Amino acid sequence: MIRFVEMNSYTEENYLKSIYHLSLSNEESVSTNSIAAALNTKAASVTDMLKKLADKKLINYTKYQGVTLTEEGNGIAINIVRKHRLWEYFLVEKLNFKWDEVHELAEELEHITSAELVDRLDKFLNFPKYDPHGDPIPDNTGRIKKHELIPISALKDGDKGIIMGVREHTPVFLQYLEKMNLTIGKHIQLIEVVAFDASVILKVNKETVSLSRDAAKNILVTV
Amino acid sequence: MIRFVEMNSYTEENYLKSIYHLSLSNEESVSTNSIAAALNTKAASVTDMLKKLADKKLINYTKYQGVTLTEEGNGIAINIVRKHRLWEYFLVEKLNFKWDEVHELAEELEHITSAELVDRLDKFLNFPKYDPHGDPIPDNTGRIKKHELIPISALKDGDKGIIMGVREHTPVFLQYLEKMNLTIGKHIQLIEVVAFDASVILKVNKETVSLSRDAAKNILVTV
DNA sequence: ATAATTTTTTAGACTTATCTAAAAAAATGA
DNA sequence: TCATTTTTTTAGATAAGTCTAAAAAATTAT
Ligand SMILES: [Mn+2]
Ligand SMILES: [Mn+2]
Ligand SMILES: [Mn+2]
Ligand SMILES: [Mn+2]
Repeated sequence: MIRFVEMNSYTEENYLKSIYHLSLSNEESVSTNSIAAALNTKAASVTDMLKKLADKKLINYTKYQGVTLTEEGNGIAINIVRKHRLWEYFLVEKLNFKWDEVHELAEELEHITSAELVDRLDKFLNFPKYDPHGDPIPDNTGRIKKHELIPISALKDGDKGIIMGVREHTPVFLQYLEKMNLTIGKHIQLIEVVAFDASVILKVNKETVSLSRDAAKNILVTV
Repeated sequence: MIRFVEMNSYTEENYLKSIYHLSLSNEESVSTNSIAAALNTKAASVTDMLKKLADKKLINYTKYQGVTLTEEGNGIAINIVRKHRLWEYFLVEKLNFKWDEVHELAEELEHITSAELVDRLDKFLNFPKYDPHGDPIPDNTGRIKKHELIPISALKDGDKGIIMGVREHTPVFLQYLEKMNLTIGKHIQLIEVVAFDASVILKVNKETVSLSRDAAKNILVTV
């Protein structure tokens, strides 16, 4: 007797992944409009897909109420995130891509289905814990090793920290950080929060750099 | 002024690849039915797609006449073959998959679009010339290094050869070869073609093995 | 040369994922 | 509370890719 593995389309996977990411920042249920914005599509399209995902019991959905992932939907989403981050790690560590070049590629690679492939890739890469942007890579049981990170904007004068992640993944931001030497692993010390515009002045490698509050909010450190 | 890159769907790519492979064995133009058989679809579906590919000038198509690839269609097909074989090589050499396990995975990976990724993968793998089944890997200009191979079934008593490829890529056949020690690089000598059923007896590693004519036709050697 | 068979194309339908425009529900606010 | 605004859903279309059944063309056999 053959057991059918529930297959989800590329598109369904992207919806689940978006709902997953949106839940992390929202805590509440995720709205139709926020999904539409994340996936660059229209609210009407989202509603259609939500009905389908609800039929498949991957999300909890009641009209006008927004959605949450079911246990199963969550598992699928985490698996896609795992693949995304492992491929990003591979691209940077083995193929020498830069950290600002890998996200789009991983958006495609994350949909390759074989679980065996992912696990072998994981082993080949030596079971990395974090991706090139500092985001945790779920293990093959879906467990995620979160670390407690705070944005530079929350530091006080004199506080030291090590850069461990970023909140914003656009190439333009990552390239900017690269140029400012503010990459993963760098030790920084906050010198001063400027009263005028809440921009910050900090030390990296003995150099003094200035960052807008907006940039500071998107760089995560351990203290 | 932005230059648009002609994008082809996953499905279109598979049609082009099939037409490419079928042209190699056919020499003549490729028939609707043969494409349908290769892609496990129906002739009516093939006709629909042929019209579309012809509109895009990727194939030469006149009703009832079969098709050939245009220069451009051929280039796209070869690029997919390049990706397929490079990924197969990666899976075997880096992730330790067996040669009978990689084809299906490569069927997915070959559709990842980035040319930059393929070239970096090629470099990472040290520009391999042949895939795990002995098939030549096109370089990034589309050039293919073909070697002159003949099937074991064409050898005469006493002829020696080195296994360089296979014509049949099904897991069951590859697993059988593995068990018989008839893998790429092995030196063999044909002892006798049995008159009764044209099966062959040959030596590999000092051992004597017997192969059906059908198997012998699907193993390729250099003499 | 005509009939029978095979191959290929057309016609019409279905599925998935998308869209715009309009209707309905929920939230906001005076 | 009742009107206005915002959010979400429904209705109806469209495009890609597939299918079955039927028609047309090409091939083969008598
Ligand atoms: Mn990413
Ligand atoms: Mn990342
Ligand atoms: Mn293959
Ligand atoms: Mn191969």
